[in-house]
Amino acid sequence: MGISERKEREKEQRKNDIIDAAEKIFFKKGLNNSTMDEVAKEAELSKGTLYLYFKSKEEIYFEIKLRAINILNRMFKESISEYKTGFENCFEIGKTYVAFLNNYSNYFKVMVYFESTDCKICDFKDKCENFFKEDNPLNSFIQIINQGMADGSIRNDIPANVLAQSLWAQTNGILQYISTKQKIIEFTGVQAKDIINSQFEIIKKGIKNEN
Amino acid sequence: MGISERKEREKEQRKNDIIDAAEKIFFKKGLNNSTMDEVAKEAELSKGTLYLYFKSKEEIYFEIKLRAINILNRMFKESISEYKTGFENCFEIGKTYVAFLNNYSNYFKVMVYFESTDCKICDFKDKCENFFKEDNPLNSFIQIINQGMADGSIRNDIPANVLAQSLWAQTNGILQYISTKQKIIEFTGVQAKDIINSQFEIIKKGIKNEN
DNA sequence: ACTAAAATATGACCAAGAGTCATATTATGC
DNA sequence: GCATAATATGACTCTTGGTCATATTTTAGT
Repeated sequence: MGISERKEREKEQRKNDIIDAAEKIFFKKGLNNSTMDEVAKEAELSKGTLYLYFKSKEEIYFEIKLRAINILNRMFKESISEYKTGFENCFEIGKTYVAFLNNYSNYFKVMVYFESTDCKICDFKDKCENFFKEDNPLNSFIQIINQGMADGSIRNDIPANVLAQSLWAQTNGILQYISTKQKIIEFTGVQAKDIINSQFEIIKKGIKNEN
Repeated sequence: MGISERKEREKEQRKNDIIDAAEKIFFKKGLNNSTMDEVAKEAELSKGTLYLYFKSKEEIYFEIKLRAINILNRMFKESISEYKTGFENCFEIGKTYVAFLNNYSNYFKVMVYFESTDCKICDFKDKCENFFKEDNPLNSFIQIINQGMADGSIRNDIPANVLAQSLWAQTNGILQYISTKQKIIEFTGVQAKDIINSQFEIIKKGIKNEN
């Protein structure tokens, strides 16, 4: 028994090592400009071995996305406080998401990638599609909106599920814009943080309970 | 003289024919699953000829994005009315953007692609980066926000440039979410249109002038 | 300690497909 | 009609994701 457990651990460790190596390469050169040979070299393994642990290049990239989501979710959970209202926690989460973009922009880019690319043959689609049933940032956020509706700090004429997804999607949009449209932002002579603050301003007015 | 003009026209026409063919193929199978040989066959040309008119596969895809943006911009301009307030026009544009997603979802996907993918060697980067100086949907939208601040229907404590980009990015986020996260939306038991309406609700409260 | 079987690792190899280029065809202008 | 320029072709190259027969290492039974 002890042996098969150890094997399992080692296998997990090996997978992690490969993802570590892939991260280094992909973050430096971008997914499209990185080759599996480079990843193999970085991981000090042969290319064939990579395919013993992962089905495809894209699946490794997906594993990086999972890391990203876990980091973000952990940050979310650390940022909320039971002593604050749902309304306040909501903006703590917002600020935290912005911090995530600033501190982990590479991870953010990976997340964005999977929002918009047609995966070739997504054999790991199940992983993709079942993910939302689990503990993830969006679910953490929905809970906060529920809290805010329960404590009366957030308007409750829109279902929590709907409001949460709407805010979530909006915020994703803002962060994606900030991270990909620096040139435009610069050209229009404004600051990224102003755009973010502006969104917070709008949402503050937009979701506060007025009763 | 007449001849070189005609040649120019024919060249333009040929380019368009190629983009037409590429659209058919790319829309049906997605960019990654389409080959240049397929595009060439659809265009009734040899592959080499394609490269006489475009630098790369991705550049053709980019041309499709330009079409998308032009369609969207035309729709925006048709949807606004000088007899409406900026506030009202702002939501006309929002509704139009939603209609664009519904009627031209393929074009929308192409637009999203370029928001999030590291182009391999963007030889057409100039085109990319200079685009925002021209007549485009975002600029049309900025004008409407300006109108609304001038006519007093939209709050003016945030610079128009900032507010416009913020709203623009948010809305992109919502539409992207709707178009890529159907599964999640379904799972949470809500309707896409509810999420959209919710965003409009939030923004209405968020940007109206309260003086 | 020895050995057969299982698990893991290797890298030469394959296939697909983007992009090129010498050659061929067609159009232009004299 | 002919020389030159413009346009078109498709066989070819080269990169790279993914495979597989072979080799090495580990495990477990005797």
